Amino acid sequence: MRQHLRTFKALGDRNRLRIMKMLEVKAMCVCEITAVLNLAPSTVSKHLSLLHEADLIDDRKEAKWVNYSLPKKNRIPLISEMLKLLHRSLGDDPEILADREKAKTVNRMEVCG
Amino acid sequence: MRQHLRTFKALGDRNRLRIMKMLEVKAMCVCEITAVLNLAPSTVSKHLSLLHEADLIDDRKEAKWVNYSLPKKNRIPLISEMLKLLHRSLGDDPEILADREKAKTVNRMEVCG
DNA sequence: ATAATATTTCGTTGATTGGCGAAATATAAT
DNA sequence: ATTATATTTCGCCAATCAACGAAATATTAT
Repeated sequence: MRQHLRTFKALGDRNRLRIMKMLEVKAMCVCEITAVLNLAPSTVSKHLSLLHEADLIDDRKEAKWVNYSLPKKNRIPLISEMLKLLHRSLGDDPEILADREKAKTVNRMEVCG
Repeated sequence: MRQHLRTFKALGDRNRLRIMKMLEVKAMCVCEITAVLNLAPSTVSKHLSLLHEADLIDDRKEAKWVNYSLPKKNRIPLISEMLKLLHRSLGDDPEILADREKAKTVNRMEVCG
């Protein structure tokens, strides 16, 4: 029950859904995601931590940055099913499409600092 | 996006998940569900209306009662997938098991009024 | 060592949400 | 018609949550 609630709550927020869908394009650091969403870094960090706690994304510290990405393979059935479902979803949503275009071109060297 | 948010928000609440899982046992009216959850009728009614707005349950007025049930077949892919996923989920959760036992024996003639 | 950059944590604020009881609505029974 | 029953709507309160900026932490570059 705990797991299900965490998962559905995590996905029940517009900006967190946007994050999940833009991570399908590529792994991204906090400041890149921040640039796409146009939110405060602290806000984005909080969203990422909620998604991470729900096992919906991986984080990996690399040098100065923390790279967030979709998990390759997930042993938790609920999570892997939700990831598959998300992968099939929202591909034609205008906001998601715009986010993804932005995500493709955003570069941490330019956008951070 | 709207649809996805409605759905995940609707399922991101403990008592609404309990309702979804007890409706797998049988269709139930508001006062029966109220008896199982031990909440105020107005609270349960609100939960049911949120689930209904998300297309996760059907309602059918019958005499004095409104029967709520899981939809037989749902044309919306997201919803039918989530219903399938839920069907496979939480079958061993103690709270859900207890709810279902209670749901089996609860009777609107005894419990209402 | 010091300064700059990336991220997280903390405290605050406004908005949303879950809960309740009272009142309104609708239907059934007397 | 009146009363009783089932449900919904409304207004309220407490709790949760998303957003922000400021401060703390960690790492890189000078």
